[in-house]
Amino acid sequence: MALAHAIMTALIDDDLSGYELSRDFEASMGFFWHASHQQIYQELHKLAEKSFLNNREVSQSGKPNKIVYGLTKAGRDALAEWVYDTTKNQNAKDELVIKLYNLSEENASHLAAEIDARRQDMMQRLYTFEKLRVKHYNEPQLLPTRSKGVYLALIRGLGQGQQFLAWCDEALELIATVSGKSK
Amino acid sequence: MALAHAIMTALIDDDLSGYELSRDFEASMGFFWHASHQQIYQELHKLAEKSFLNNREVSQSGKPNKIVYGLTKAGRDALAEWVYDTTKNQNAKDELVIKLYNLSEENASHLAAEIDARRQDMMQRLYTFEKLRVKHYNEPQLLPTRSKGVYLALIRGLGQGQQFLAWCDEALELIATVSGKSK
DNA sequence: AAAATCATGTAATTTGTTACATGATTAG
DNA sequence: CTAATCATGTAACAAATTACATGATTTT
Repeated sequence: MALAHAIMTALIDDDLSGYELSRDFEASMGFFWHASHQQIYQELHKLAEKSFLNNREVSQSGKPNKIVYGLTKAGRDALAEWVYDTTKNQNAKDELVIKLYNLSEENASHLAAEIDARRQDMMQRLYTFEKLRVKHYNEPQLLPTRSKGVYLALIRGLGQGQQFLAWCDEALELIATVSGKSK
Repeated sequence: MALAHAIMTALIDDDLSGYELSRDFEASMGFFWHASHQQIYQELHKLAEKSFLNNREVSQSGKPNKIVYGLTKAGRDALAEWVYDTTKNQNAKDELVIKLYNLSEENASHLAAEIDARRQDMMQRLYTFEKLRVKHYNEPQLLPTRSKGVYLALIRGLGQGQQFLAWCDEALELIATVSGKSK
């Protein structure tokens, strides 16, 4: 049931269409939640049926019309209640690390390449997040309450990301010591 | 398909029963993968059917018999190949952070309590992992190749965990500045 | 003309969770 | 005698992924 609440959370400040959601979702909450557009569209329908969301069609010039969703009072209430539910998932699933348990002379260079690729993705993402932090969240104590929460999410992502970069460097260094038989 | 490979990875060195797997899994690879016993039993059956695993019943005195699974040659080969597949999921799903986006005067103390609880779980886990690192992985350069990979997984977990603890401290501090109306 | 982006969806399949079920043994 | 641990499973349901589908517009 958590995707529903993640979506509603994304709609607290702005009304968004499914397309916009699936685009922005990844950019803003991507560190903590991922969902495909198919999932998002289906969840939006369900939430609208429960009348946690309302929707209206917006015509756009030059682009197809979009269906924009917004939180209803009932949706806001449900979201506020949900915060008190017991939290379950700190759902860790990282294939790459499992692959590392299988490190060998043969696959070392492949794994190094995979780590390097992910390292670069992370650099990209961190750059965006860091800009955001500097611009809007430089004095966390002075922020309004809810923004403090958003700030904490932001630095959670940044911290995780920086830690990941440091780990990548160490990993690449150690893997380099594995006598790589070129395959 | 990744659970299958996580299970096979856990069986590289030791033959284990489903029960042992679901117990040890959490302890060793829990940072990177979680699976319930129901899932594990089902996956074991599937893997045995594909003959990636073999199994034998072991009688135990005083305890019910257990069915112990081991990797076959075919299983080892499939695992080795899988390492070259493109990696997808760095499946991040963290409800607690999503909840933080909903921080308010009212729920601040609840969220602080949740963070504190998770902080303590992590301390516990880190303690175990740190002992392991000191005992067996103090000189990573000298390890045999595969152990280097295991070491990298280990320090990935440790690094993540330590970063999490630091974040918890910062989060608790900031949330404390939210004027908590007692609810 | 082809490729990319905008925009929304359905269907089939695979994964994962929750609930239920059984039965023995050991520790308090 | 009660709870906990050992040990293995089935069934129903929810969530997520993959594949397929459509059609307009904008950029190369």
